[in-house]
Amino acid sequence: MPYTKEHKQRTRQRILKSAFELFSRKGFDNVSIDELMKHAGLTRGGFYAHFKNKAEVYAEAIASAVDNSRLARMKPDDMDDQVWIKGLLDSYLSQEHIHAESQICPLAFFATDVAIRDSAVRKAYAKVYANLNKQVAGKLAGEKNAEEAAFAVTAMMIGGLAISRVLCDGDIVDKLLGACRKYSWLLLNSRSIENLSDW
Amino acid sequence: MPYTKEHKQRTRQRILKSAFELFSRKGFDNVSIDELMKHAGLTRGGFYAHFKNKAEVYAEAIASAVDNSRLARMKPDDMDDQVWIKGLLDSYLSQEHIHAESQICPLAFFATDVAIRDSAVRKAYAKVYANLNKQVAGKLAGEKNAEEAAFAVTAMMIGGLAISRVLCDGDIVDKLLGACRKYSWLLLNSRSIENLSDW
DNA sequence: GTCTATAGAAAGATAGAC
DNA sequence: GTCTATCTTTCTATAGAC
Repeated sequence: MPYTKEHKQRTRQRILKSAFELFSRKGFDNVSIDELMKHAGLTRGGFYAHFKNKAEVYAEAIASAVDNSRLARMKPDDMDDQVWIKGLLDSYLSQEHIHAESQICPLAFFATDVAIRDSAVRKAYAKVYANLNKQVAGKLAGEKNAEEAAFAVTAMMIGGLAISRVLCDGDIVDKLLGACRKYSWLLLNSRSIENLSDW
Repeated sequence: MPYTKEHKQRTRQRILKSAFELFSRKGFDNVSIDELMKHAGLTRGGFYAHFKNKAEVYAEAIASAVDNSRLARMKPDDMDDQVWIKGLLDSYLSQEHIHAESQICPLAFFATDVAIRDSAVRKAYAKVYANLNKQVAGKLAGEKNAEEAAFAVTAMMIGGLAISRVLCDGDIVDKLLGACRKYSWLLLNSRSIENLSDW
């Protein structure tokens, strides 16, 4: 047997990494399987030994993001929650994230692209999204409405980043990212917000 | 002259409306010109009498959203600012908006799709975005940091709606939309937030 | 201005060699 | 498992009739 299971797994991971990078930059339809495989150092035909079709590799690329995320990297359990969240916001809502080639958040980069795909793809997205919310809400454990606040904060993070990618004007992007960092932080820390909740 | 200028303008508007609806549902690459024109009650070839190419109709469809938006519809100048913003949030962050066929916000539905297009398309998007921010900030006139708060709120609105479109689970969508409505409203109304701004 | 017909290019997926 | 070759479909854009 000339090819071992480990070899196949490594190849598969190479394809997935390649897929994630290309899809996040160009969207589902503007990445051909030829391009995808070349980027991974392989050729077209070999693709189908690993994936049923293009939609499958797309879904798996999104799912794999959980393991390779900014979140996963900075998860020492002894780290102070406040420090962790501040670090996440600064890293997530940054110009660097917009132009990065890896460690990209698919929730922001794939959002509208995923909305028009089949349910397998959308479920992969939903799973990554649930994970992010859980992480953020977990850092608010004990707070009233931790889950609700997490929904609001992650929506602002994802929305802010997605819009920043579109805008060409760097000054506006800086303002937008700064505003999102500031107000997400405030939302997460303002106990007084609960007192204002009168609707 | 068998075709008047008015006739051409009406046809053009029909194509634009058709384009906006289809692009918002299916994305740039999954709408063919054939489909677009059929949806407008015309045939393929006539398209090029109105638009240079597909990218142009896409940019113009986004730009045209300013005139047909939820924003534009509810803009009586004598309306109370609080009432106006509350109405905007309720209408924008709703299940109805997700499944609507018109009056859709391209900022949420086109976000990642626009990010990978050329600068003409992105400028059209940026213009609609600037308009929304201006409207929201305008309702906060006199407040300190009105512009900054508007950036944060619109990011949450756009992000919340974009994510909601992806998720299949209606209960989670309800929670997400509800959280975004609640916390955007709080951000817009909490003067005390400025006192907490210690970073 | 709008139609039909078609040229030309691109990409998803399969077949079969090694 | 990976390669090259190819079938097939789809789509943008143009040409030319009315």
